[in-house]
Amino acid sequence: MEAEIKGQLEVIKSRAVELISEEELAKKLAGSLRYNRPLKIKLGVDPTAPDIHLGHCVVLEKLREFQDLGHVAILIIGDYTARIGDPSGRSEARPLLKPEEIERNARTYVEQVFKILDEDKTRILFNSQWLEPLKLEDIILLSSKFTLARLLERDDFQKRFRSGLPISLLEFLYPIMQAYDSVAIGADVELGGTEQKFNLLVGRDLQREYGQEPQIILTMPLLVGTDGVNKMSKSLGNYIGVSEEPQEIFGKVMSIPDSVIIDYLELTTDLDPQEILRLKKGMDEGSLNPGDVKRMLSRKIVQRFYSEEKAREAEREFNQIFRDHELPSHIPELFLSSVIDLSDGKIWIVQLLRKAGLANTNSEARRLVEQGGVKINGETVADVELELNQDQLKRSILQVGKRRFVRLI
RNA sequence: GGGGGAGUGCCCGAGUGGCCAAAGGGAGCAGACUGUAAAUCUGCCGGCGAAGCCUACGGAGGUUCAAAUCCUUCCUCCCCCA
Repeated sequence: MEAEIKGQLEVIKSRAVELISEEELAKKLAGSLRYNRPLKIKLGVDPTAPDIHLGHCVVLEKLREFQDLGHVAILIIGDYTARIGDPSGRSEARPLLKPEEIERNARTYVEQVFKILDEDKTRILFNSQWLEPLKLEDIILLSSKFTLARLLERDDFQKRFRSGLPISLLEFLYPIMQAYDSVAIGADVELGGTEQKFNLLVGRDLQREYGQEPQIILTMPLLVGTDGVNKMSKSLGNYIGVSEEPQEIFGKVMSIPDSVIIDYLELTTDLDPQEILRLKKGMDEGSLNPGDVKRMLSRKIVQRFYSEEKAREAEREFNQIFRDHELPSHIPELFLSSVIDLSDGKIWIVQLLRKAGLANTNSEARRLVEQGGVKINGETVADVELELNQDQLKRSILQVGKRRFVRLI
C-alpha cells in the first residue's frame, strides 16, 4: 500500500505548482485505499465563458488524472457564485451575469468538459443548490467566521486596496461562498489555477470551522495565451478553444511566440520532462528549429481533441497556406447574386470586401486595399477605386491577408 | 459630515484654450523578411464613395472666433480626516 500511495502522489504532484499539504494528502490516500473509498476531488467552474480553452485543460487534465487513479471528480458549476463574479486576478469587479446567460454557458461547458474528463467518474453539481436556500442569518453566521484582515491577505485585494481601487463587499463574499461549496460537498481535494490559491485556502478554514477535515489544495500553473503575454482567457481573445476546428487550433498554436513553446509543451502535452528538456536544449543551441517543434506541438494538441488523422490534415493545410502560399482546400463560398446589385452589374472593391465579410467598415476595407492586403485570383488590388463587374468576379477568389479567402460563385 | 483627487480611443496612459482624431506603450490588422500565423522591421489602427465632412476625451449646459483643456451642474470612483 505504501508503494501505491507513493505512486499516486507522484502522479498528483506532476506539473502542479503547490500541494498543501503532501502529508495530509498521503493520509487521505491511505484512508481511501484502506476503506476503498474514492476521494472527492472538487473543481469549481465559473460559467462565465461559454468555451473551454487550453488554459482550463491544464486543471481539467489534472482532474482526469485523479479519476484515473480511481477518485471521483466533483465539478461544481458556480451558477450562483457567477452572479457575484470572482474577483481573482482582476483589477476590477466583473459585471453581473444574467441567469439565462449563466445557464447557457453552463450547458456548453458541460458539453465540452467531457472531451477531457471521464464521464462515469464525474459528478456535476450546481452550487445554487445549497447557496440559494441560505438565509441572511446563515450568511451573517458565515461571515462571522472571517476577518477583514484575513480577507485582505489576498494578493489582488491587497494590491487594489493599496492602490486605491475599489473592492466591492460582494467580492469579499466570493471566497466565502466558494469555501462553502467545499463544506457542502465535503471536498477532500480542491484543484485550481495558482490564482485560486487564496480561495482554496479559505475553503480549508471554513471546513475546519464546520468540523470537517480540511481539503487538500493543489494548484496548477496558468497557461499563457496566444499573445505570449497574458494568461489565456476568453475575454482577452488570446485563447485556443477545445471545440475549435482542427485547422484553427493548429494555426493558433503555430502563432504563439517561440518563447512560450516550452510552457505549452509542459502544460498541454503528455511529453515526459526529459524529452521536453531535450527539445529546449535543442532550440537553445540552434540544432532544432522552433518552427518544427511548434509543428509537433500543434499536431499533438489537435490530436488530443480530434485524431491523428485530423492533426496531419491540419498541418498539411497549414503548410499549404503559409509555407507554400497556396490556396486552402476549403474556401467559403459566396453567391455573387447576393453581393452585386444587378441593376448596374458592378461593384466597388470596398463594398465587395464588406459584403464578403472580409472587412467591417469601408475604412477598414480601404486600408486593406491601400496596404496591398487584398488579392483577386492572386493579383494584388492596387486601386481603391476599382470597380468590378459580374464577369470579372465569377468564380474568382477574393483574398485578404494571408489567410482569409472567399470564393465568389 | 468635512477636505482633496480622478474619469481620455479596444486596453493602459500622456495631454490643461488653437499646431488634437488626440503623444507613448500593448493588443489588433496589413506588408517585407523568414524557420511559423515566431522574432525583427515598416505601415495602418473612429466613421463617411473621403476634396472635404461628421462623431469623439464620464453626462448635460455655458464662456470663446476656437474647448479634452475654462465655468456651472449632474453622475461615478478614489484618498485623507471624522
